[in-house]
Amino acid sequence: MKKESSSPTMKDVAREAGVALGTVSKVVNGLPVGDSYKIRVEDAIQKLNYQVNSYAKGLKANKTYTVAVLIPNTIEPFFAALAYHINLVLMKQKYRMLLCCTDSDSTLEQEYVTMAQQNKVDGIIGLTYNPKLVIEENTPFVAIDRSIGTGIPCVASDNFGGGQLAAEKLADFGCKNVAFLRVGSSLSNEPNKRKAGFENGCLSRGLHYEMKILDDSEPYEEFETFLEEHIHDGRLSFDGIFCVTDRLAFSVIQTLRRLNQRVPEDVQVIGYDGIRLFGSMDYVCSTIVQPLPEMAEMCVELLLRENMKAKPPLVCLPVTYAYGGTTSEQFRKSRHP
Amino acid sequence: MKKESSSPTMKDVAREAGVALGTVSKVVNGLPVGDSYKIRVEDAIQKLNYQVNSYAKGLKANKTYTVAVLIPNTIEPFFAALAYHINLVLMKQKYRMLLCCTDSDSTLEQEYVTMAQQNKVDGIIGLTYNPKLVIEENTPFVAIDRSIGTGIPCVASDNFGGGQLAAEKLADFGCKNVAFLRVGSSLSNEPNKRKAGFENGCLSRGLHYEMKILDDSEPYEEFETFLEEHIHDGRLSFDGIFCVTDRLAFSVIQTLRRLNQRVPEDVQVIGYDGIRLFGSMDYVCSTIVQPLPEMAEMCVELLLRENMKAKPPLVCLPVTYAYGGTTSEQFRKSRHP
DNA sequence: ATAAATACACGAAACGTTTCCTGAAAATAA
DNA sequence: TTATTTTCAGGAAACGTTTCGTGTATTTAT
Repeated sequence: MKKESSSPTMKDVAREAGVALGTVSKVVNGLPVGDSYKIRVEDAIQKLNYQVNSYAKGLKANKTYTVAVLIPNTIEPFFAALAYHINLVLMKQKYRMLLCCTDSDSTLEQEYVTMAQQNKVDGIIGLTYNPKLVIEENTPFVAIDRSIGTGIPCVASDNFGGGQLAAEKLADFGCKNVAFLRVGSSLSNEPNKRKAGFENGCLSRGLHYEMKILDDSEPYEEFETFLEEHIHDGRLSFDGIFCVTDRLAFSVIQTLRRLNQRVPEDVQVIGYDGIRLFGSMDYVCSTIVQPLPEMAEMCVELLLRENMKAKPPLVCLPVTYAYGGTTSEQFRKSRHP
Repeated sequence: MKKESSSPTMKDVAREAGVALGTVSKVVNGLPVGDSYKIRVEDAIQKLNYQVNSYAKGLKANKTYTVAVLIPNTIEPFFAALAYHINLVLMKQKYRMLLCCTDSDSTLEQEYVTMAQQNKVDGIIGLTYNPKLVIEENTPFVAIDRSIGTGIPCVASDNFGGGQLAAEKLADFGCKNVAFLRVGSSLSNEPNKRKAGFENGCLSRGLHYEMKILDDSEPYEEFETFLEEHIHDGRLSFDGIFCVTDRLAFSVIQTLRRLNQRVPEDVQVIGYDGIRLFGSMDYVCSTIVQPLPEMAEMCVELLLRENMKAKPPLVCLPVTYAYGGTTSEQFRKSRHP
């Protein structure tokens, strides 16, 4: 009886079982040990309710089975879903998730990266827009959804293909005159690809299109003004709209209804991401679905891959279209019965 | 040059600066040290890009500045918002968040608690429905939203008061005939309080009310059946509905619209939680708002409070009503101009 | 029955910190 | 100038593991 309150250590277990320290370590780690010893140690562990101290373990092993995940927040459904799927994959591999919400603040992001390194996490998965993030080279880093260049691998959905798919769907559903709506810095690569893919799709299907791109500082209300300007005699000149995210689509749909435009009868709307409110219910809108489970799987796989050099700079995973009530699919139905 | 790849240690810094190990430690921890030494050490830290190894630190200090947060998932907005606010508070106090998604699986919950103890987190904040969770007494634990009894402090919103407030609001807005809808185990204390408060409010305001409570295993569709049974000649016999969560309210509102009932003209709906989709936009429905920032603050405060014995068993924080488009407030407006 | 080979528990050293005791140098008092 | 006190850097010990060289006990071969 030396220290009443603190937890028992291997030394205590060894004393209780009447064996050497190293023997306890072997039993705990499943290494071969004589049966009689093993039983005695296991009994002692039971009796003392021993639990390994993972700090001591981490100190020796320099490996922690912890991965830091950097996302802006958990409030926006897309980020929340991302965290959820990454957590599932990590859990399956017996890893833990240190969740870091950055609010897209680059100072905070840098702080978290430093912290993660101090905490000796085994790697970092980050969704960040900050291209001048300094990352120690001994900490593996995988970017998700947004590439941050400089030799850091990135896992994203096929943004170009997704944009193209949106255009094709709108064409399939009978649209002639469409718009692309977007918020956020034009420096972000991935949204640019959505735009490029959409343009490409519009051109190849002969759709007339317009673009409206807002800076982060401008309020969503600007879209209302934009749309209002395109209403003549109560009719909107667009019959299809592709929004860069479901979040934006959600807001635009409300705006359209406020402007007495029916969705999808007067104007069809497609978003991007594949958000389902409350997790298990319908899609917010018709949308291009990002393959989150596969993206999470790929991130973790890349992150923990032994051969550091064999990491591709960009992995694009295929997207799919999903109906969410804001498109009219009669055209498709008649074409593909 | 001994180990090329691994990070520099305090010993390396001490050698570089030509001082003792303990001196480096003091500089790193801001303890008083002679100026000339301090400068030399700081230069060496810069030069070697030294970072403390928090595993060694944790091993000595038995303190980690990490808190485990157990929630079912990050997909449902309420849990996501909770995690977000807890993270904010922890961050402010220089703590990190180890996020554990349990899917409400009691085996997983127990695993995470054990893991958290091994990881020597400084405490656990848990949203769990599992009353037979085994928690080591040297790990502080605070329950949030749901009490799990057995001497573990719990931070929740004023569920009874919230239920009552919902009844009062419905009465204020002219309802005569209301319903309470709920899913989930009737063993959960907090939802029971919402129900009790609502009943109490109905009685004191002379509202006629009915209850429909579903087990977790029964699908939401049962509510549709229930509501359909209360429609005669196209008119629903309820003019007000209180749903135990916004999530349920969201679903019920869709059902009502499907049944050709207008919300709020024919029937008003109030939810509970205060969910805002996409973080910063409107409420999903008129709702009783849980004070998440205050709840998070209180959780962390209790968790880290020195005097373990001075923890109250239950902290109820006040709720507020918020308009979210599914109530008609004319009555109130005329009464309180 | 003896010698050689094998198996395996033992226990010390090391991981990178913090802390505390020691002792030398500086400052004060006589 | 010498004696006493104060200050503060130095360095060893400890935290709880893992790992590896050592030595004893058992097995196999002769």
